[in-house]
Amino acid sequence: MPELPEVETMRRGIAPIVGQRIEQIEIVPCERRPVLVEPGLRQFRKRAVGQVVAAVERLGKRVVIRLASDDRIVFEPRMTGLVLVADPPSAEHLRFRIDFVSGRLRHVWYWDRRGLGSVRLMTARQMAEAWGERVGPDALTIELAEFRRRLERSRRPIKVALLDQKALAGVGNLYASELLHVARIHPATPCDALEDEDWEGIHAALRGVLEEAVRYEGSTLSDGTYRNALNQVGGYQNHHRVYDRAGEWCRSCSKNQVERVVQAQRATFFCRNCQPERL
DNA sequence: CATATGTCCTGAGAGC
DNA sequence: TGCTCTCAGGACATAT
Repeated sequence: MPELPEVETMRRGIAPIVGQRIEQIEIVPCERRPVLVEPGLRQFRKRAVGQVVAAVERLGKRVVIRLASDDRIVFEPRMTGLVLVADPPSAEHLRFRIDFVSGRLRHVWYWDRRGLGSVRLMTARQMAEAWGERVGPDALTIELAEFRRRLERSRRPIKVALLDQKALAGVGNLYASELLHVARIHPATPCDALEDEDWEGIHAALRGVLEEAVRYEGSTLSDGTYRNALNQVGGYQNHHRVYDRAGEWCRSCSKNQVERVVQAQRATFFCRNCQPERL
C-alpha cells in the first residue's frame, strides 16, 4: 500500500509537470461511490485552471501539487490510490484528471480501486489546520535525536509506534516490519524499554530501508495494485526480508522461518532468531 | 493526555 | 463450478 517510498516514487514521477499550466480539471464519472473531491468541480476549476505548477511535494503519504497561487492539489492515496502520468491500470476506477496546456506531460490521473483516498484543493492554511498537528517530521529526513525524543516515552510496542504519523510521517505496515528486521529488534519491544544503541540501530535502519525502497521505486504486492507514475510495477517486493514471507526461511540467518503475528489489528512479520524477544 | 478499537472500501483467495 | 466468507491496511472518529 502506498507508504513513503511509493508516494515519493509517485511524486518524482509527476515532478516534470513543474512549470506547466493547468488547462482543465475533470472529475471522472465513476459507477462506484465517488472518492472525496473537495471543493466541488466548479470551485476547483475556478481556482486551479490557468494556474502554473510551482512544485510537486510530499507530506507524509500525500502528494502535493503546489500552484503558483497559494493553492495546493493534495492527493491522499490511502490504500489503493495512484497518481499517474501514464494511462491508468484500468478505466474502471479512474477518479480525477488534470489536463495541461503543453509540456512533456499532458495529464495527471488519480485512480483508486477501493476509493478510500481523496483529492483536495487546499490553501497552506487549510493544510496546516488539517495536518499541522497530526503529521510529524518526515521519516526520510528526521534526525536521530528528534526521532528518539518523539517515541522513547511511549509504552506501545515499537512496531505499533512506528505507524503513528503524528510521531513520524511516512512509515506504514510493510516498512515497519522490514526496518525492525534490519535493526534486529523484536517488534513487540516497548519503546520505553529500548536503549541507546537500539535507537541508533532503528534510526539507521529506518533511513536505510526507506532509501533503498525509494531506489527500487516501492513495493508492488501480490494484489498488483501499486504502480509508479508510469503505471509500472515497483521492484522492492523482490527484496523484502520478512514482509508477507510467513513460513519462509529467514533470508538473513536461514535458521528460522519468518513468523506472522498481529499487533494493533495489523500483520507483523519478523524472525525470532534475528530479532530475539527481550526479557 | 495516551492508547485502543471500529469504520470506510474492493477484489483476491480460501473453503465448502 | 460457484457461492460465501475473510482479509488486506491507509487515516480518522470515537471510546476508554
